[in-house]
Amino acid sequence: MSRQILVTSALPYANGSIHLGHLVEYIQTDIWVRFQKMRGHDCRYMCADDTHGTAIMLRAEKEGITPETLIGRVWDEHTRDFAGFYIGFDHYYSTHSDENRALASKIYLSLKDAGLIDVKTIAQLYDPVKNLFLPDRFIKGECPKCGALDQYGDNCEVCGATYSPTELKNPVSAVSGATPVHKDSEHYFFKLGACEAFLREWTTSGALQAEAANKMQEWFASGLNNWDISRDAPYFGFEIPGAPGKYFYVWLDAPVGYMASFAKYAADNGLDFNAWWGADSKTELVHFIGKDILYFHALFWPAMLKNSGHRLPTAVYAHGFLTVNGQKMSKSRGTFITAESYLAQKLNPEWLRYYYAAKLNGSMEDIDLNLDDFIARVNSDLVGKFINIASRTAGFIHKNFDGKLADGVANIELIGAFQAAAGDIAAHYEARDYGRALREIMALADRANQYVADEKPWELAKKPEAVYRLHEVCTVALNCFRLLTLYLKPVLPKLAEQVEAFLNIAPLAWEDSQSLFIRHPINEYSHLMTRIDPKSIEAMVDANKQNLEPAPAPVRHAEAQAHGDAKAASPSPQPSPLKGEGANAAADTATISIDDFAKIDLRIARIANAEHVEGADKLLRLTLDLGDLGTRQVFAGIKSAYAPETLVGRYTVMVANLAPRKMKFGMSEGMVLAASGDAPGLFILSPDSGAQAGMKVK
RNA sequence: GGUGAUGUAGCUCAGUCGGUUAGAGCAUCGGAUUCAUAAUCCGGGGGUCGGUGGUUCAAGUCCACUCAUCACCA
Repeated sequence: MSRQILVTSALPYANGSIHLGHLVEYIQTDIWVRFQKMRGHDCRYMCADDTHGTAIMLRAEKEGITPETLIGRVWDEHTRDFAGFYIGFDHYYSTHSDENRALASKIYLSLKDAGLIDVKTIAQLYDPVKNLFLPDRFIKGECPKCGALDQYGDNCEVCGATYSPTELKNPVSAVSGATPVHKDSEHYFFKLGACEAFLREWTTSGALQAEAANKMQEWFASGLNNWDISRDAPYFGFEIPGAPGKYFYVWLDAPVGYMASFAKYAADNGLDFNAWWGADSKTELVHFIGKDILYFHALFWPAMLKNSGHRLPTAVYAHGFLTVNGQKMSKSRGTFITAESYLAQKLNPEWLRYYYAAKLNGSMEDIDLNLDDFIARVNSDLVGKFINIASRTAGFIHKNFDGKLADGVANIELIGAFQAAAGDIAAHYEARDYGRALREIMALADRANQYVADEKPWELAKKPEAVYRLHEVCTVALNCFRLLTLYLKPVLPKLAEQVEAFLNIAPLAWEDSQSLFIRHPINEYSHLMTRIDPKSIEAMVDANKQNLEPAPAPVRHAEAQAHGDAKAASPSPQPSPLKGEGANAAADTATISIDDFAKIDLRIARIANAEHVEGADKLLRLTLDLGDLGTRQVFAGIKSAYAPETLVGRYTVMVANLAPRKMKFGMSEGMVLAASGDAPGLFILSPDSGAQAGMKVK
């Protein structure tokens, strides 16, 4: 029986690029959707950009453009990146749409009618220069517990204390640098606490993974707080009906974006919206999300749906985060890899799809992208095992049989085993245990290669009397190959397309797994997939290292505001960008703290030697004397401006604690400082006379 | 600090209700093979299942404690 399934992935925030961490979710979802479609189900995949909030507003302002222009540009980038990885949305919309405004307002009014909206006056920190209420992450100051400097408004990264931003000592607005003042404002609250009984029941009804349901119990145990769903102007978002100057908090209208995306799609495609979203809808509604936003999707969202006359999610599937080489993604290590940079290196997106699929198991555990393992795994499984089966047998079909498969095969035991696996593999896909599915598929690929090795078609080809057997063996092998392609198709849609063209067949559906592939003309084989060149992986990591400076890290809704009974998350698709380097960029601060500056160890260096580097156009090799700290070798890109001999004996300034970098010509153990502008010319710094080698610059 | 998870071969991971000698892929070593864009096949080596203690006829699996790592704490 055909199922009707509406599937969503979390909406990426329109304030940053898609990176490899995001892609875990979109690839996971896309595989599931493609699988359902292959099974003949009516499955629709909806998503959209999440476009509202203070962060978007401030970013647009900083760039000197309107928020609409900003989110339009980001939408283009996001859809381009997703298309590059073959994420097959049926519709990709924006939360800044008429449909979303209408639906968010309607849901709000339903909640209000149900008596679930409260209005309360609260005091918040306010930026008197920007005339703006400040979200927690846009306030910095000293931790009230330990006194650590430069901490955010919600918690201290030094001692781990959590507090309200009004408790911070010496608070500063990260937006303007002004000292915030306390100011009262009316806020609208959704009475989540009133929904507790319903939520307790729903969260244990089977819609959540066991581990997620567990997590819910913790939240119930600590009590459900009411949810602040309003923000004061100026704010980029939707104004609350009947509340001038008050806007929906971005997290209120973000999940409604799933609905709005579908509403637009339904209108364009003649679908009945209510059949999918009405309270008695018979369809399935499946949300794929990261574990960080479980709170929103397992509490607020179902409570909103329930109390506004809509159907509830059938399932909310949370996945873990991505680590790269066992560690959080890091800009300085070059492992904060954008989708764009991956594609720019001409890396095949299906390599990543395959690798992620091999690691995914339907749980909330983090998965690791180990780059060496990635190369080995893809090369071995995909090219060595799978593609190789076609590559090693198709030639015989062309050379000896005019490109046509045998009329039948005497022994179909092997093919039968392949066909029999369809049920198990399907069950694993359905359960999102792609790793297990792929293990089974690769075990089959091994059997196919063993079969070819046993039958030795290359020997049969030398014996005229074995010609019939040869035809049969290659036909069996290509049957295996076709079935492997079918089983891998949710993961490798593009490759499957190429194989369908090569085998000269209609697009493979799951039920085709039970048919025999004989008596059929196929096209000449041309290679279907190349191996990963480790050099391109290195190049990608390097490119992401150099990418450090301007791009603000993607931060999702960096504007949780804490005040007493209403604390909201500031979730991100990856935890990493919120902490450390990413967080600063989030607020787009023009200033850094003294602590930030102190991290850079600037030293006076005497240029003990300078020489040309053979084979380098721009570099000079400098030997720098740092007094007690010894000498360093540094490659500096200053050849165009200085002859080596003019440098020897001069004093300059270097960054002494820069991580050593391996360059083509050797290790570079630091960096000398030089000034340059748009015009040609390069000017290294010199200290005033009297400075000694090794002195600290501060 | 609280809560939850994870820890199994050099690497990435399986291991179902406690039940023979703990598995796979990659890597490595030896052999075979040449159809295949060095891709395949056969075989070998490699493990104190983080640690300690307990329950049991039997523990990677259950319990307690402990160490390490990670996440979440609205």
